[in-house]
Amino acid sequence: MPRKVNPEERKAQYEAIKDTARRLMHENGTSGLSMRAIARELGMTAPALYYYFENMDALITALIVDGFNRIADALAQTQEACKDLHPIAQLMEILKTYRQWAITNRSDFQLLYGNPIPGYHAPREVTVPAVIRGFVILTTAIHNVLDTGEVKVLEHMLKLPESTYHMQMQLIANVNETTAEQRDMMASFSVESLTLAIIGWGQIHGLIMLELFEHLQPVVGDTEAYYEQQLRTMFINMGVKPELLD
Amino acid sequence: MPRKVNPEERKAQYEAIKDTARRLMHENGTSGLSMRAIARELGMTAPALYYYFENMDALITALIVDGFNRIADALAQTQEACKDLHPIAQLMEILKTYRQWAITNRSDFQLLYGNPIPGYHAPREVTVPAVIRGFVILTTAIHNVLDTGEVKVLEHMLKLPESTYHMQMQLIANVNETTAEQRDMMASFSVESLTLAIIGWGQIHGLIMLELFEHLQPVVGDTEAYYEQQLRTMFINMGVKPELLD
DNA sequence: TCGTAAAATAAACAGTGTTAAATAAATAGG
DNA sequence: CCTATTTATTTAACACTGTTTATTTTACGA
Repeated sequence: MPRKVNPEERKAQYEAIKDTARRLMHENGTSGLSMRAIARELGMTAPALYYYFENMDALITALIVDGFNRIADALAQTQEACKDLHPIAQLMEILKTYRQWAITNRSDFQLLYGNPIPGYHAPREVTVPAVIRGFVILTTAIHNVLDTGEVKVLEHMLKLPESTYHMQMQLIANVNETTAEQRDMMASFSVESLTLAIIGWGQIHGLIMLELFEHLQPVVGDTEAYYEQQLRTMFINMGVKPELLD
Repeated sequence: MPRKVNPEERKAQYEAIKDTARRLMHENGTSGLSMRAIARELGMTAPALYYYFENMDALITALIVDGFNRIADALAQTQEACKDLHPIAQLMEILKTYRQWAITNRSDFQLLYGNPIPGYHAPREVTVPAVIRGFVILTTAIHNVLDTGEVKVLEHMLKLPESTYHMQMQLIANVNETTAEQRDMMASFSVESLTLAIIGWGQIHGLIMLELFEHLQPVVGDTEAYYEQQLRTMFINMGVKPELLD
């Protein structure tokens, strides 16, 4: 007796809502994100959206998970496209892709790493697994660099704070929230790779966030050139010989 | 014929509004910032606020300018308190203070360097001079470190991108937006000091932003220890001999 | 054709920033 | 003292927002 439900149509509408949300965010800034505006754009009424998303937070969470996955996709694509390059060049390209994605998808990146929607807080259990995907790609690239044996990591880079074991435990705890595949991948990495990945991630992030919020350009001018120069500096600081960077 | 106006009372009300705004933000997150809530808290009606601030953006801008000045105050205070320490220790303390302020005044820092209020964008002509104040203190501390002659900056740190002159011009252009005193101060700094200040600012920022938005703790555990360790690493990378850090 | 379930809607509530007009309060000059 | 004027505030309203409830449309299976 029940009406035969069409899962594809439902899925399509689901995606259409997210796409419209992304477009509105991209066009009008994160402030353009509003349930009523999305509904208007789709030619329906606002309450209809609540059939697909419990509330606005649920929609945002979905956008965030998509965002992390799209970053991971972009990184994976670069990894694939550069697999014949020297591992150092590969890593460089991946890090460039990371920034490029952030610049191209400003509002999405703000959604991921800022807090542009007041009152919203992303639930970790759903975002962390999505973050890890990209993190694994980054760490793999670093792992491959170290594997060449051409790079000698300066020991002071690896000296971790007193709470080293805390950090390691936290890391493992987080990985437990992800899939078995990712857990295995993470477990295969050396402490060196993981440590460098985290350090690099932290450094890169500052520049990207500053650029996104328009604080970097007025100070350094050409942000892209500055970013790439900082990457080279970081590589050298981590033990890459300068001649390997040209 | 005009009613004798009491500038003090007006100023007091002006400050009371900002204080209430800050308190609400601190208590309920940046989402707690609402004209009507502020008015409620002050026992008045919302439109009355518009006699003091043209609109919400103007209020936020005022909070931002205050924030940058309060950061500068905190840095200046640390500088004063540590003036008898070794310049390297002074710089270290100033950088610690910077993070400490951000952690203690989370919502304010988010207001300064994030974009928590959708649709709002700070006008540079009013924020930049306020930013420069803190930047001058930081650069002075670096200048003093280099002045000891004990630190030999590794040359690869100073290698700027192709657009070096662009960057320098941008910097000068920005300084022109500030007071004559600050302009003189900035002009007295060496390129080395300025460059290291910018690089350090960018690196520090990533960690602080990540911590503020709860992305760092799950990855490194003790964020304070991690931050301080990263500062040491940065110092060493910039040419400080490890033995000078203990 | 009819019942049922899915999907959308209309109407309403409580909240928001903001504006326009009306009002209260206080002071200065006559 | 009284009145005109400026300051400060309020009332009422507008156009939004997210969300809930109840109602209606829609489309399929039996």
